[in-house]
Amino acid sequence: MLATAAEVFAELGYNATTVRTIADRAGMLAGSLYYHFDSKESMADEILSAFLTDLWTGYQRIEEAELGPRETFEGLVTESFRQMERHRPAVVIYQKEARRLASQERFRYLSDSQERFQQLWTRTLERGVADGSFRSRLDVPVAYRFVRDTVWVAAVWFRPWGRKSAAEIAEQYTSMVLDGIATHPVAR
Amino acid sequence: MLATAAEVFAELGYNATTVRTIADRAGMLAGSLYYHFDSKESMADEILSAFLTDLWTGYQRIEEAELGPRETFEGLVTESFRQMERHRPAVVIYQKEARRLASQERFRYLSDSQERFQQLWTRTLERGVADGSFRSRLDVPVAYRFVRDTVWVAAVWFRPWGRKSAAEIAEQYTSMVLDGIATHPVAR
Amino acid sequence: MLATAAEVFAELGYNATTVRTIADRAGMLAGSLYYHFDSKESMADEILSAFLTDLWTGYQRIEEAELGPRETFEGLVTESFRQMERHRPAVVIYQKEARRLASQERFRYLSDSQERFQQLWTRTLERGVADGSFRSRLDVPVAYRFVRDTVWVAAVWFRPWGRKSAAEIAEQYTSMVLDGIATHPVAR
Amino acid sequence: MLATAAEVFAELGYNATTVRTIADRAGMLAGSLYYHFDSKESMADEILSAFLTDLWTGYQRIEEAELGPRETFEGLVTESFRQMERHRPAVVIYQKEARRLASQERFRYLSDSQERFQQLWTRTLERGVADGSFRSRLDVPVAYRFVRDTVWVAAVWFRPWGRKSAAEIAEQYTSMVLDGIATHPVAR
DNA sequence: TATGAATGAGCGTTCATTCAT
DNA sequence: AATGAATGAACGCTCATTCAT
Repeated sequence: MLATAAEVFAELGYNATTVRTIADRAGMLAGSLYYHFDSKESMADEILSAFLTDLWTGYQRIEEAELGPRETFEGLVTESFRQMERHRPAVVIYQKEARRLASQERFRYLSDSQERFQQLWTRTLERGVADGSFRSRLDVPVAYRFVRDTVWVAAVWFRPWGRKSAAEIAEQYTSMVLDGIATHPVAR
Repeated sequence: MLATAAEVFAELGYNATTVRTIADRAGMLAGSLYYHFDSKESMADEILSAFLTDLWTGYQRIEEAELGPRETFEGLVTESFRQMERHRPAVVIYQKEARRLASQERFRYLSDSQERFQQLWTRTLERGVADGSFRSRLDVPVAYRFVRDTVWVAAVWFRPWGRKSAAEIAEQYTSMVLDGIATHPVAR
Repeated sequence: MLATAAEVFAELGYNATTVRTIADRAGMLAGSLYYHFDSKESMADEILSAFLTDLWTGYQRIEEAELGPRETFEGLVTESFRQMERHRPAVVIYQKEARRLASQERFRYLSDSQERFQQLWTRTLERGVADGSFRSRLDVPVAYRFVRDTVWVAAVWFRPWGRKSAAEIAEQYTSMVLDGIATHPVAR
Repeated sequence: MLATAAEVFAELGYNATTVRTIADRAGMLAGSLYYHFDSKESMADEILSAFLTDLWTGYQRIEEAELGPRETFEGLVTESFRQMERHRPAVVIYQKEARRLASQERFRYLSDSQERFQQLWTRTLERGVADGSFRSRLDVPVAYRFVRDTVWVAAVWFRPWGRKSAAEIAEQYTSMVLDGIATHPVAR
């Protein structure tokens, strides 16, 4: 039922989704949802926190592996797509609604996650610049945003049941971001 | 006043924005807005169509210049960031709401634009693959989505009044997407 | 301009008529009407009181002529249709809105007129019953309503500029009401 | 609850009636009405279509009886007053609002009914003229309007719970319209 | 005289939520 | 567990009215 709610939120947007719509799809009446959930907000809460918990569990494994910057980079992107496969609707909701929701105390963990995310990526990029894996003239704050958006925005069109698996997409993304789409790029 | 509405839409989302909020910010009462606009929807309409008109005017100049694929690519990205500078809130609205709005007849031009956009980019990428500017093994549909999202999603955090100009950001983006962020990339 | 207002009120109904519509038809903006009138209500007021003044002037001439009941009857019906010719929109408004408006102090004269009207007709009918002009078993209160409605409701479809003049219609109505539409009626 | 709405519509007019007034009278809040009805308009719809359905069921019985013109006339008037007894508020609404509502597709059946009504009465009057039951010089279109309005407008003052039953009023109306209110009428 | 811009009350409607059953 | 009926706050919008120009 939470899965149903997540799909509807992802499809229509949180605000545009009525509890009636969720209830319809779950085969019950709007009032009946309240036996299972405190509120519409708490549905979003459960959906998002389940996703972020899984995501950080995955990320932690990578951090603990203490790989080089490029391998960490690849690991993080791959893990992100893997989670997108499991939690696609949650990712879409996160993408669209996190900013708005984060202003509420109850969704504080969204901002916290955002911050951890930024630190993790920034550290990885900086390590890469330091050890020569990444370009020396890389503007890390801009590159961070670039990578972050680039990965997550894919959730909007990515369909795990489509022709390409998460791993394939991840591989393509990694290659594009790391090596670019042009030929003969000059090392800088 | 349209600018005010655009900012609020971008900040809170179209659905979450009430006409009272817009009116507050514009220093008037909700009813007064209706002297200037037919409806909330028509505000979004004017905002989005003004943006898309300007955008396509810019793109057309680039198309007509008949540049090589790489230069066209750079031109399109640069033009996109330039328009983002003028129409930042409109871009955010487009980003978040286009899918939902496009289902209405009045916003048909959103889908039309989307399609033109896809053709323009796809053609450019294919030309680049054909003439060797871009990697031969490039998955064009995936790369198209990658570039499209990557550029526009920047509107969410991009602030023209920030430290970096649109041209600077565009240059960094182009370089990241074309040449990658890693060093010594292998040509494929 | 009052004529314009009257036409619109008659056509659309008082409530459904906006001052904007009246202003449009008068070739000005809504606000400009207020240079000429205190309020929408006062327009209705002027329209209705002008009509009733004329009507009672006409009726008074008939009363003063001291005719027999049948001739009085004919005179009142004819005068009513004559006024309908001059004040058609006002009659329609009266017909549709009098009941609602009459509850307001400012429209007290509507109820007053209604009452005078009832007395005038009732007296005429009773005189006719007394002197044998009208049927002895006539239920005067019911007949009063019958005649009253019968005459005024015609304003809704009556068009002075149509094929039939007010005098012709009045003649037909009088004959129908007095003598009936059937043949060989039995005197009672 | 539909009955409550009908009474308020009849009393105040459709436009002047607010859903809050209806809700007040029904002992609930405005929003609660929408659990039972789609819209204010659909309330009017249900009220009017229920009335017209009953009315035409009654009329059909009379048509199928294949009576003479005078008996058909009496039957139709009597049936009309009978329906007025059951659907008085609906009749008032019909009387006042049909013209305005009929312009909407959803109320198309109002115009349809109007037309059937006209045909039915016109046919009856013409049959009466043809077989000598009604006056040979009768202006059928005018007489039709006369009868139509005369009957239905009674709904405004008619109270079934008053001193007179629908059947009594119908009998008086029939006699007035067929035979007139004057004595010694000349057959024409 | 007329305009343009605004006001503010109120309208029909929606929707998350409650609660007795 | 679920329903059916209701609540009440808020929403987009309308409109009679005001008023400086």
